[in-house]
Amino acid sequence: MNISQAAKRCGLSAQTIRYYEQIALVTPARRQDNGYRDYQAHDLNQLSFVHRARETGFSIEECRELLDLYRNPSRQSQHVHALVQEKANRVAEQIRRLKAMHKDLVALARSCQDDGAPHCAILDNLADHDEVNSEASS
Amino acid sequence: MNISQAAKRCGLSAQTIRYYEQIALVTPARRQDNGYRDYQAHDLNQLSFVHRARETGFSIEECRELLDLYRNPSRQSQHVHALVQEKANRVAEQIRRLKAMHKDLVALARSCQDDGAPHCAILDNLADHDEVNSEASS
DNA sequence: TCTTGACCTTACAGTTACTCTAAGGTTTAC
DNA sequence: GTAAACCTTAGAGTAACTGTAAGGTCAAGA
Repeated sequence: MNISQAAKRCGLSAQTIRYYEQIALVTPARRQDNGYRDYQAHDLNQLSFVHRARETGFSIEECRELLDLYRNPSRQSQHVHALVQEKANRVAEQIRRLKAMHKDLVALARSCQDDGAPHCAILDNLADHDEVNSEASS
Repeated sequence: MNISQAAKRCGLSAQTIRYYEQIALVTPARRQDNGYRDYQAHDLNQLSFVHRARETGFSIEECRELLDLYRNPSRQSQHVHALVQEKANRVAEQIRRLKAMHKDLVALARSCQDDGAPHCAILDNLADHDEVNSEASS
């Protein structure tokens, strides 16, 4: 199977697959006679694994660890558990931050009435939020 | 005021301030006789504005636009409104995705009992999710 | 006065995870 | 035969910084 077919199957782009091979994240695909990469079922499994892990928020280096554990028959489940737990905490924190950001943005959008007026409260809001211009000199 | 003082005041690092000057996001600070940058109140306002906008999730290029509008006396509020609205939508979408990811991660963490067993359901889960290995050939 | 440490300067390399481009070879369809 | 649609590699570009090297400046203390 050529790279573009493999890309479709695993949800990554062909460039990204080549990139993953280049940085030795995945094992290189064997080649056809013409030099084209040739993908087998187990290559697709590996690529799908990475795709899913990336989607789930793991960094490339974390994927590397997960793949090592995945390939290693004696999987150290407690290591994996810790990795996932920590990632879950980080995602929860990111959600909290984004929610605050979203609240700000909605408030901003509401404050600017889009009535063609020359003045926009959004910009004042961004400028004023942590007012700092009490004094300044060298 | 020296750069490190300014950095403390506006919430950015000194390197980041220099970087923003370098990419012409903010107007360059005037210099003292010794060549050191010298920050005034209005510089701090500008930097705080950018800091807040970045924190709110605007990209550098969006900050550039916002700063233009901020500096321009005839602010085009409808443009700003659209910018903020679109950003709010994108943040909402990102929150949705992160929530799904968090759900996955919690489920994963639960599925792996951290009991020192050689087998971990997390890895199976990551591998199986979009099963693709029906057939494969060149 | 000398020195030490904490500042400041520039320029440039490194980071993450790709994405794009150039320049060329191969395959497929008409 | 030829044009489109594939494939290859190498290398540059992206965002938004961060870190490092090599050096100049300043304030305080012995």
